[in-house]
Amino acid sequence: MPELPEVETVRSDLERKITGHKIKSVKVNHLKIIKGSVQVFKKILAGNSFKSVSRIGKLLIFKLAKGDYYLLLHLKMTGQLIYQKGRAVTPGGHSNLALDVASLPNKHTHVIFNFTDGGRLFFNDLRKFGYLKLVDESGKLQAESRFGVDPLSRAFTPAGLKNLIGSRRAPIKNILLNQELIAGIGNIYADEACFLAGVRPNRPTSSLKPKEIANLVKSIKSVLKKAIKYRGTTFNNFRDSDGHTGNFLKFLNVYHRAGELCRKCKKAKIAKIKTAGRGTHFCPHCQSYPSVIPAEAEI
DNA sequence: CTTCTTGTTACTGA
DNA sequence: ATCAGTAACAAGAA
Repeated sequence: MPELPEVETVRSDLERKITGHKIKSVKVNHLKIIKGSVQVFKKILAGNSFKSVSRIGKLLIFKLAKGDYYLLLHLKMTGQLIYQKGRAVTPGGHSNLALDVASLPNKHTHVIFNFTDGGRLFFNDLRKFGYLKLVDESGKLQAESRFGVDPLSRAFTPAGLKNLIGSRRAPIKNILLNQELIAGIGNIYADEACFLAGVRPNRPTSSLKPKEIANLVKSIKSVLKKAIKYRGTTFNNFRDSDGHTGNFLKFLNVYHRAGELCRKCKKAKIAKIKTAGRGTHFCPHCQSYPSVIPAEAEI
């Protein structure tokens, strides 16, 4: 499930690997993955190159060198962007190389960028929720305008989060997952940040104390930074641009640990409920919930 | 077999 | 108008 750290890992890799490489052709195996005209898509990209790779929230933005064009690319839940160097011998010995780059394309490969130097960029997506869309500058600005504050930016402060919460009464997790408010947090890091802050994800925002809001901001920044450092979290599907898994899994405190012992208090078992329509994990001992609010039923 | 998984959007209803 | 909850999307894993 690519969230901000996973998308950022792919972005920084690709910026280094493919910018300036001339695209020879683009092969589209699954038409629905391309939003808009596939014919125009191929025509604009052939002979062009990527000038830069940026990101807003979980959305990748490739700026094209020629013309007023940007390629918007969303990995959604199972999208992968894998780069294969031209005529390079695949070096062995990587313990976390869970995807055989040499075997690409595979049955989940929907788009292939062929570079003139023989390199190839594969867009794979098991569930076909991801998309690629060519837009002009105004389309890019429009897309960007839908996203809220970058949680790693200096603009994301306790006062800023309090302002975003406003008069909302939904669980705090809903706010953290709302891309129009904060851009890039998904289910994994929402749960992990709430754990680090000692706040239950299903706490109504109105019940949060200033200290807890400040802790959340600090926790969000720290967990995202650390996850970027370890190149993201892989459960099943996420791979970086080399086909490697992320290395953050071992640092997860609550996500995907339902029924297991809390690593902090070593007393309580991690509970799992449904909040914001998503599986939600927390330690009943370490994450506070005011007694005046009736608890939600556990799954 | 059924249930659950998630990022995003469309829809529904308060 | 605003806000929150849920179904839908696809293709699995458990």
